Amino acid sequence: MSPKTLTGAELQLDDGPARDSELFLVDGNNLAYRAFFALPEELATSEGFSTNALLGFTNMLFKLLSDYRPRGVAVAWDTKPVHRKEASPDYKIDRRPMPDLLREQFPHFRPIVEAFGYRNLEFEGWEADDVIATLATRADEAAMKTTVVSTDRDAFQLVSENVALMMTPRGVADVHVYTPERVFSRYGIGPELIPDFIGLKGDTSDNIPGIPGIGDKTAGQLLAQYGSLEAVIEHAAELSPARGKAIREHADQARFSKELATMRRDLELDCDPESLVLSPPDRSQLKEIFRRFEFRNLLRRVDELDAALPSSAPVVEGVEVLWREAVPQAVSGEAAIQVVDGRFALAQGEVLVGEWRVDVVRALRDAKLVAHDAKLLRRAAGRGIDVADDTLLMAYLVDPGRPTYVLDDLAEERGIELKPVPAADEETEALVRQAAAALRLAPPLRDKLAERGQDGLYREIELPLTAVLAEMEDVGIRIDTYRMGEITARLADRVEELEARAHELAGEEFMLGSTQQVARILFEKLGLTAGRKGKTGYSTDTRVLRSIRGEHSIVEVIEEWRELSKLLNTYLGPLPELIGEDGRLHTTFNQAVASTGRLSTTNPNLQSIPIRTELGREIRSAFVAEPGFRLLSADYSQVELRILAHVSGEPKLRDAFARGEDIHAATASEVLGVPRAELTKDQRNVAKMVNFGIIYGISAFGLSENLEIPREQAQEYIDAYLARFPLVQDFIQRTIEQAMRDGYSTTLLGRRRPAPELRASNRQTRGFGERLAVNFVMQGTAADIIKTAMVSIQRRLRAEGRAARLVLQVHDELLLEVPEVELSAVRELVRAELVGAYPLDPPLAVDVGVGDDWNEAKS
DNA sequence: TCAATCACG
DNA sequence: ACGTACGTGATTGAG
Repeated sequence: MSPKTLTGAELQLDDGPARDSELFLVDGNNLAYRAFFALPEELATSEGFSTNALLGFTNMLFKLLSDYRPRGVAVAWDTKPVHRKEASPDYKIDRRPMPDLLREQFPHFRPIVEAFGYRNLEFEGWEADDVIATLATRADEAAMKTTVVSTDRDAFQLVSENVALMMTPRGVADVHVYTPERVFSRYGIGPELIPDFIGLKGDTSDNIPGIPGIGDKTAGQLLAQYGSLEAVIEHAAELSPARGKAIREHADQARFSKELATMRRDLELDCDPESLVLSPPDRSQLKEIFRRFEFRNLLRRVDELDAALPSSAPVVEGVEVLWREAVPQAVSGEAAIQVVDGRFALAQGEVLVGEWRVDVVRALRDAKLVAHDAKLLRRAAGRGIDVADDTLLMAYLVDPGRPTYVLDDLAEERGIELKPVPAADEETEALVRQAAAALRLAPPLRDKLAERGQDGLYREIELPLTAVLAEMEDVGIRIDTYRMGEITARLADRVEELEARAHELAGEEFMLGSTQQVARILFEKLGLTAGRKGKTGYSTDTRVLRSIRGEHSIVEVIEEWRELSKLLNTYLGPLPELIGEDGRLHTTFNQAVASTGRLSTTNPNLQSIPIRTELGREIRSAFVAEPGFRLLSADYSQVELRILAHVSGEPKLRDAFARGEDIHAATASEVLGVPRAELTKDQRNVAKMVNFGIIYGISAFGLSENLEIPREQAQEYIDAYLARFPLVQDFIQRTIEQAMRDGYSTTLLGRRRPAPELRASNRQTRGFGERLAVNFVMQGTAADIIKTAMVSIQRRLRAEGRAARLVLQVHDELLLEVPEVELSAVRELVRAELVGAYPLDPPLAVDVGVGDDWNEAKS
């Protein structure tokens, strides 16, 4: 690597991406050389044996275990000794022979690797970097978080969403970790263009010639502009005469260099990255080695390694012996895994029952795994894990109205009796019992879904969605904390002002946050007009306040205080606290909460980020894209009304959509009998509210409340609507009748929601049931559709090798973070998958926007 | 723990 | 003569 000046951006590089790496792949020869040249040759034992390379190398191996706690570390070695390279036709021929002082140390590297419990890898005829490239590619495909340790610039091409590159720019002391974004910000191109980059620029340390006069900057620029080496050569004529000439003259050279720089990723190695699990370090062996080479510091620190190991072996008596090799082979049928707080229990039949280490769980490849919350298992044990069934999702699809899906409850309800598990402690007992419960719950739930024809919904949508959501949670969304801080400071001051002003106007101090105290001040002390009342007294909500705004100046103060303190307490205050070390916010998607099939998010709830007010949009603009990326927001236009048009078959509604009309205006014109050109804003708003009402399950009272009009008038609007859209009326009636008959209502994709309220004797309850049944068809179908799209979008992004990623779902909107170079392709991909998720008539429609922040992407 | 309020779709 | 718009989650004060 050329020693280059560090830019500000690079100084901020940290090892974040390596933190959660499951696997480290180390280029042994590269690290040995690196250590040898970085440390002084004077480092030697008292007998004069040089140990500089060994020490640097060992320090790095030590660091990997103690700092990163990986599941596996493998060190790959060249099989042909590097100093015999002269015989090879390889271009990298005139590499200098290995210095004697390094050669002396060479036989000792492999034993050190073994003492750490790491794996040495040698494959006859292959160089270390090609072995690493192949394994990194396999690990990537298995969604295994991997870090490649090498200083070879070629290795940049391996970087992907799952694979990071760790470099040691100065010696071996400090490390830089590269992600695709960081490769991008350094070179202006993505990892996939690195071979083209080296073809253009050459690599002096590997003796690969490039095109004269082209350095880092130019090479990156040219590739960003034209997209590939070939394209640069093709467009050579458009460049400056001198540069164009240089490129033309050295084109073949550059092509050859690119080929040299392209790592082989498809070697037929008999080695599965999953199998590179580390053994516990052999402490006595390590101590012996450290003593022999007089590594006093390391000797003192050997005990630290204990703390770095994954949790201990299984605790259930009698099965410990199975823990590493035996279990993965033994478990070949169906097995269930329960995970709680990072602890794993496994149950199979009645034989293998116990608590297991995460690495054992990950190695279970031959089993058909059942989980109760596959997303959680995927996040805890690695997203690549193959989950065959999820009892949580199955139970949710069977009965989406339950408040919780606790395994013990589900088992008990189905009369599944579990034998007591002999275990060391109560927690383990519970864990194991739950795993056993999941195992026994799976078959009847599967049968139930099959019987109801919900197999497709489950296997094609909900189950694959767990992997998509797991990744979205891991990825998170970037927050501009500076922008957030600015807004916070501004609002905090203003809130204090308002508080003081309110107290002054009230003539006493009171808690603005207490609705009861506010009611007392407004309606008792100041005698303002009281409105509706609830269980605890008169309401002081937004609408009440708005209606008495003119009566006293304190009202507006309270209104503003409400808005600001809400934003402050719900968003500006808490969100920065929840930002992870990666500078990003990681929400949790709940897939089994909403009875309509929608997702929900918690901790934080990123589905309720403000947008409706100016101040709210400012907060939204603090949700930003990583440098080199942009945010892409794609949202369905009027999905629920389109679904209504589809399921009702109402021609007027269908036609309005087909013609691409403003649906609320079209409704207003139809219902109120006003020509389109003469519609007022108010009239359109009435229609908009009526449309909402139809989706929600209309009632005259609800509409009158919302529009603040007399109930009679609301009833007239509803009657007029249903008269003008008779097929909608039919649909509503049909849906209710069917739900009364069947006891549930159904979406287009077969999701069901029970409607027991319809059989209640209480009229109010029945009315509620009717609205639920009708609303479910639209809200639930919309949920089915966007989930379908999420799964297919994720699949295509992966298949096309894109770095673009889904970051959020907000019911009818998807938010993606997309590298600039992928923007136009991904934009079309996302649009196509959203529109094509279901063949509606009228068809689905999607709006797409792009920006540096979320607010911009939506406008 | 509940009710009220309000952020989102 | 009732008393209702559909679905979420977070915060706050009251009891």
